[in-house]
Amino acid sequence: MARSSGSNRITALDVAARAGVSQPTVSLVLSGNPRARVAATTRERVLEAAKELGYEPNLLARGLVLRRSYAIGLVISDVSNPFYLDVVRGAERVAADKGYAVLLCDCREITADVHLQTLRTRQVDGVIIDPSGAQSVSETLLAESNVIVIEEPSDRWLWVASDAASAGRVAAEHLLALGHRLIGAIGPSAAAYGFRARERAFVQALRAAGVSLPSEWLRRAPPTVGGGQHAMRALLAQGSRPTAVFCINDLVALGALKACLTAGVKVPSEMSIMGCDDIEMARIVTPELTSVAVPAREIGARAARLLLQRLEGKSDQRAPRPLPVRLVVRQTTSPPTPLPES
Amino acid sequence: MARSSGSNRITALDVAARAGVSQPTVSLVLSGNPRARVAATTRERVLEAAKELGYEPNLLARGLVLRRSYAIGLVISDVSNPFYLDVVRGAERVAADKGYAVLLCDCREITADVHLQTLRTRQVDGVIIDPSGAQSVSETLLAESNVIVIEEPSDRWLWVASDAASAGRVAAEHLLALGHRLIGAIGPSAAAYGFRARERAFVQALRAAGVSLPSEWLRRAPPTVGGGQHAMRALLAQGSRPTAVFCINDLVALGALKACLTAGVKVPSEMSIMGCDDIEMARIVTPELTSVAVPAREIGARAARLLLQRLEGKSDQRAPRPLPVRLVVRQTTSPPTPLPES
DNA sequence: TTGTAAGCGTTATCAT
DNA sequence: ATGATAACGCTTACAA
Repeated sequence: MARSSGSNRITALDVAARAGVSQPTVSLVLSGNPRARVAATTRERVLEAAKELGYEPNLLARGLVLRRSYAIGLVISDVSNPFYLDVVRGAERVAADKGYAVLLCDCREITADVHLQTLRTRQVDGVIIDPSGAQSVSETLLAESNVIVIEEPSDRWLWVASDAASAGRVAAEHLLALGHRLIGAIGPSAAAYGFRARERAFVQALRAAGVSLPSEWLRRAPPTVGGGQHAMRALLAQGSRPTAVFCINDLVALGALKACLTAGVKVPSEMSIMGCDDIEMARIVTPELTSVAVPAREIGARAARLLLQRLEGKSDQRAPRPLPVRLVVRQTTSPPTPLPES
Repeated sequence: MARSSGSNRITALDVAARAGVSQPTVSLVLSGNPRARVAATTRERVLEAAKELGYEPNLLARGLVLRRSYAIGLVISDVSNPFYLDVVRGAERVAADKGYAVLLCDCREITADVHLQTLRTRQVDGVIIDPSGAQSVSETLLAESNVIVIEEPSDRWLWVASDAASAGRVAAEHLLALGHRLIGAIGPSAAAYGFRARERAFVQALRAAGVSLPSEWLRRAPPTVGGGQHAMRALLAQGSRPTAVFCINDLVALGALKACLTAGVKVPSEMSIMGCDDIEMARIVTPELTSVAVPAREIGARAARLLLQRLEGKSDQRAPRPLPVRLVVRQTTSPPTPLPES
């Protein structure tokens, strides 16, 4: 009597017993193996038995023999940034469609290395990681081959990223077109994160127009609301101030906006503010935030597709290309108000 | 020669070979089993061999024999709601500390049932689910025993929730104390979600003070920014309007605020707005949102702790108690401005 | 076409 | 104190 062997869970063996076939036959039928040549009548019996018993395959067991878990890891420095949350959604969707689970790892309280270690013991088939994680694990990545880095292009790894240079340039051009010449910027210190290209392109575009960005108007701050708020406060406390600032992302811009409104500085008439990413909140604050839209979900989706393709062996050899960004003009930018003394 | 059998990954067998012991001994040493009585010298050798080889145990294999995956599922209707994101963080933290992984499932594109099904095949040891998921899977939950429902108390399941009744009452008392008598509310239709208690307590507290909430000032809307925006627009378009509204959560309140500012209705002087949850954005919009703080992270953390306790067998039999909430007065509420004609 | 046998990398139950 | 040996539930040759 090989009926459910003491345990409660229904296994392929139970199905086999009920269908009157051997266990491997059940596996053959249910695994959807294309070259599984089983008689139509047996297949029928197996499927019926499986349904009647409510059979659910055990992915752990399958993973053990196939030497893969059909799960991928997503290592993100800070999921409370809505931009990355959208990346996660995009990746999750693609993964789910292909039968992969996603293990989400937030690095605010546990380092990327530790997460990667855990993911390895869980036998994840691959990992998608953001710039901050990517730089903190370095060489380990080379060993673990199936890694896709988002928003940080490099020929040392596979990547999916938006066109950061365009983002910076487009922002600069917008402010210049409005007539601004006194321009500042807020972003994290250059070494960190993948924001360098945005900032560099921004500064270059200004310079190309004969506008320089004095160092006292280039404020360093963490890429968060608090960081933006703090930086803008410092900027306002200075003797001279710009008529516009470009913030490295929308969170910073939201913070900068808050600081201005709190200090009674009118936006945009006294201070124009631009963000980058175009998160949902950009449309919800008042005045609405001018930003550069970055296709977060698409980035996540592509990263997942690229990763899964590699896992399936069909590695697409086309050269990677950055995803286009788009200026979104709203209410926090306008022409500068002429200074009284000018 | 039992050296790494063709594959690349280092197994306990490899470690055993190197340490000159049997494979089960390696397992005994490394699994941290308290009653593993191995000689100090062998233990030493095994640990050293494991480190030298960079051995990483295979959790899939372990899960197969232990009949558990050391992973839990988190089924959330909409992770882009910052409140639930904090719940996730709380749960994730606790889970990680105990060596459990978290499988995050967002129900916006895949239903809770499907997610639950997937989670089962992945052998998750338990699931934390939110109200909207809980009501959509019903009886399946009873079968799958290890489920904790958040924000939806019931004696049909284990739960962790905030004190929704207090939240509603506190909100009402605040508006009443400011002198409001013409009061409205915005929330999802009663059948859905776990917001019922908040709203009921709010209405009851008003009634206890002799204030009624006319049905045309009780607007139904999805619990999102868009929902709040739409509902407030409709409210403003009516002939008569309240001087204050209570929104079922902060997203709705953010939308309502946006609608008022867009329509030129001054907040709080012409319209007081209250939210609930106290998400980070409440402090970032201008004017800052008055809200009722709900301990989201703590809810997530407790849910995870409760779940893991059950999994470890030590089921805490204390009656569950709702977590306290706290009024947070900011800038969107003030005494009503007397109407011109009164 | 289907059943038999082997093995994935662990843990657990025995002997020794 | 340690080493065989047998699971765990599945997939995949290889026989029949």
